[in-house]
Amino acid sequence: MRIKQLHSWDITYAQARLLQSDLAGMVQPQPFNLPEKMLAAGLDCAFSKDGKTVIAAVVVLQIPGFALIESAHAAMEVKFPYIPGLLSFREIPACIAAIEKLTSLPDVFLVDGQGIAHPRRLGIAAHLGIILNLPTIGCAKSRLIGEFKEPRQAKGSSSNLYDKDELIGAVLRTRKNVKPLFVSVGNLVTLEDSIKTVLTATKNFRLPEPARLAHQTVTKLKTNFEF
DNA sequence: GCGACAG
DNA sequence: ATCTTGTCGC
Repeated sequence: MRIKQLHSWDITYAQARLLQSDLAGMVQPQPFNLPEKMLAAGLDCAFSKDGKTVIAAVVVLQIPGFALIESAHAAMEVKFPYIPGLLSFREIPACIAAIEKLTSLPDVFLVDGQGIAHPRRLGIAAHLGIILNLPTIGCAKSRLIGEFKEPRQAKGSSSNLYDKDELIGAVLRTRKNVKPLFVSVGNLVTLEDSIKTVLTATKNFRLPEPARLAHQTVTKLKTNFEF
């Protein structure tokens, strides 16, 4: 699939923050009626140990069933440092390069990072969702901002994530007695549908299967960029 | 000024 | 994210 270039990636930190506030206004928390049969994509990135190369991988699975439909990856030079709140400017370019190699069109993307549970409401999942104009969900392994009460230990239980009085996401237990996932709307989905989708795409591990396989893929590919 | 801080 | 071995618990 081909992707439109919405803006430049060669910008200052101040410009990046302004751009985030601007793009955040384009996010649409709209109902996403999970199809009986859907293609769920997982996205993740890894870095060569010298910190100069980013490797992104996309894995598309059919849900239910978890059948592998296809996967693609791309590597490129790192051009932006890691700064809390500006993660998307570091990882999205490589993600787009990988997604452009796909021949199928996923119904939804599960992204490793926050959706709108972000200071300016534009975490990597939301940013990517605006660029793709497709449903995206933020699946972060830890908190960036917000307060919450620990969800119960049972699989499937969740609690709300708030920034002041604003509901920005959910803390979801995807596996019994295991650290919860921070789920938030990326684009074109509601928080409720995001939670349902994540649980539906989760098998026996903390991360939903598409994201877990994407992580597994980049971890292996990373090896080729060492020595 | 101090502490927090996705990957 | 990355650097790293074994180890405790379900």
